[in-house]
Amino acid sequence: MRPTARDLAEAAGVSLATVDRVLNERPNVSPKAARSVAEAIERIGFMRNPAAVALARNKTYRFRFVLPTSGDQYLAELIARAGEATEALRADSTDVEAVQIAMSDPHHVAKYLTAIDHDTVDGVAVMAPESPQVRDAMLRLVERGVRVVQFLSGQERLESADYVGVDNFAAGATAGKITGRFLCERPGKIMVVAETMMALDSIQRRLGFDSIINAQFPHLESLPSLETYGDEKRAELIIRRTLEHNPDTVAVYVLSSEARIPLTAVWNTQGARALTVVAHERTPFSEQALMDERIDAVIAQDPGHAVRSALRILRARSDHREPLASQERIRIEVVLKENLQFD
Amino acid sequence: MRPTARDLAEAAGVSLATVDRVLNERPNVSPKAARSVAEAIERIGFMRNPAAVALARNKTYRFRFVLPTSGDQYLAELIARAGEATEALRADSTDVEAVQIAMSDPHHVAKYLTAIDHDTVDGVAVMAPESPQVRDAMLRLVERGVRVVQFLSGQERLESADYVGVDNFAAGATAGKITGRFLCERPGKIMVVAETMMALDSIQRRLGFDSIINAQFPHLESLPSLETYGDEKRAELIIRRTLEHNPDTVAVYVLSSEARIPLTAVWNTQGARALTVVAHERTPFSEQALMDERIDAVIAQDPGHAVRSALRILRARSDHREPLASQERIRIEVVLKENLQFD
DNA sequence: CAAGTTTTGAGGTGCGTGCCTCAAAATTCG
DNA sequence: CGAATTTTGAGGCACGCACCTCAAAACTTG
Repeated sequence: MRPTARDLAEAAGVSLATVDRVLNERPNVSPKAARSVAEAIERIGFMRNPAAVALARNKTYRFRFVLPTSGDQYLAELIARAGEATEALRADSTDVEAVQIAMSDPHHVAKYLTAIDHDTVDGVAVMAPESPQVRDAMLRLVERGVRVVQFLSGQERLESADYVGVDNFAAGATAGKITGRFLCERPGKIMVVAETMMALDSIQRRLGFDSIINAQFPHLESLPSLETYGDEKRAELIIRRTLEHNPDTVAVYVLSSEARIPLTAVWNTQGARALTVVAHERTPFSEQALMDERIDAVIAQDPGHAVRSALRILRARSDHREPLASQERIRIEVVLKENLQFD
Repeated sequence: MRPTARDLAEAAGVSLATVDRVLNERPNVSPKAARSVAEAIERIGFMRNPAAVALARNKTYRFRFVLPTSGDQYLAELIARAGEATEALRADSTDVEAVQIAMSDPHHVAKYLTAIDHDTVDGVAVMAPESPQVRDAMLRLVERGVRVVQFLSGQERLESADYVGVDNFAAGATAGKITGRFLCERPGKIMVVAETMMALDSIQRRLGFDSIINAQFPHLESLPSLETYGDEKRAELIIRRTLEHNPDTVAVYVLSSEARIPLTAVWNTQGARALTVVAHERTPFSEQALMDERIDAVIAQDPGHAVRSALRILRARSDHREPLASQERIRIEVVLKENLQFD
């Protein structure tokens, strides 16, 4: 039989109460007792029964996703996955909620985060653009004992928080490689479109993309990033102008998560030109466009996996456990029409 | 507070004993009582506390991976991941073991499976080539109450078992698309190498591959499949001969999980020819070859994910729960040098 | 209606741990 | 050395459910 705490007490030559003090890091334990318990744990291979712990603690975990208000299909996907997780974890005494707040003003975001209390929420996964205020607010959250995950966002990585998301430089490099190889030594220009280049993730993707294009495809030139600011009219305008000024454009790379607005603008204005198109994230829009062969490849990070990963990490941290790094790495997926599978 | 079984009994107007009978499907429950409990469950939103269930049952789950003896690096990877899972699940009263048996003789495999007993093992994940004997043995296992997962193998899908692995037709199609597009309208032949074409997964990959090549890249011709039978000498011989007879070979597609032997043979004999190379599965060999740009792309299914998925499914089935399909779909990954990330 | 059968309820124990109290023992300090 | 402090042990209750027993109640059948 698997050893219990009682067996451990016996093996360590101490009482159950002392074992309890050691296991739960309560005060008033002599170094000697602590050592003999630690030694006995190794010797008999004791492990706490997680089910019994969960039952005895009878604690409800409360986690929160803090997401932007503005967004499109990928955001909707994230919210849907968070909803799924809420359902799936209900049985495990885990409350998951997703809130949306305006991300335009860093002070507002910081204020929201600062208002989060340790006895309201055990952990938050924050998807917000880089800003000193927000970074600061997150650090203070951690100090107050709230677990924090930097979620799919282009923030400077914090030491004291976990990150869930892909390496955006590598994601951009992957997009660059696919674009370059799919273009088949055809020279020309690549139009690069973003919602905004203020976000760190956009910058990193761009750097990764350019690093590959410059090093491996010198016959290609990537144009300066266009910023749509999520505005259809503006997108249409700047994209039309860019295509007109660069008749030798052979490819489009959309490095934001939301490709619908920029690509719709491209297709409205490109005329008969056949462009190689690479975008980010699987959404109903990008899936359909892959099917129709209007997008050649999508570089994606699975939102369902991201949501579950963030929750597993928050749960592990709340239990003072180390998350399993190997399981939580989000892969950079390359999605073509051929491996576009539905459930 | 979250409703307990006691609350449920009260809400349903029955005793705790009757609630217990309904929840655990014990006999001697009148249809009327069953209905009123079911109704009360809906009404008050009752869910069993999984921790309490696990504790009360105090059951140890025993799952087993049945893997081939013969294999190379991908097999080693699978075994390593199974070992990791064993560690990770030890705390959860779940014993995971991986055994290796010779797969060459279907009768031997069938005999092994038939010897598995419900009170020794709760579930098995079987990676074995297609054969009527094995299929039959698996069916009988299910009948005896042992949960079965068809694991990463080219077997005909069973109704009564779960499958973990990618859609091999789509995986082959993805390989075909990458090969075709990376070749850039260059005409020529594609050498297709397999360990054996006896396995259903190889056949499906081949079909998927050809479907794309034929439809989208008519200037390419895929040669008949070469079978190495895992033999280095034989591989070297048939590959050399094929390359000599087909000087216009422009690409190599290795559709088995283990690419080391065939690709080493290719590189030993190809001379100065630059070939586009696509293979399956991430292994130390294929990773290194991607880094060195000797392989252009790898089509992969994550072995760690596969192992964990199989175990989650076996666990869910053992608890008479439905696994979450969305989480268990294994993605067809496209791995390039650029998105070849290490932990 | 009586005898048999099925259904129900009351109640208890145990799973392994967390958390609490209180008293006894050991240690430290002046 | 005595007093104050720290450490330890014994014991018990709770968490929510599974599983068991036994007797009472409700039905069924001849």
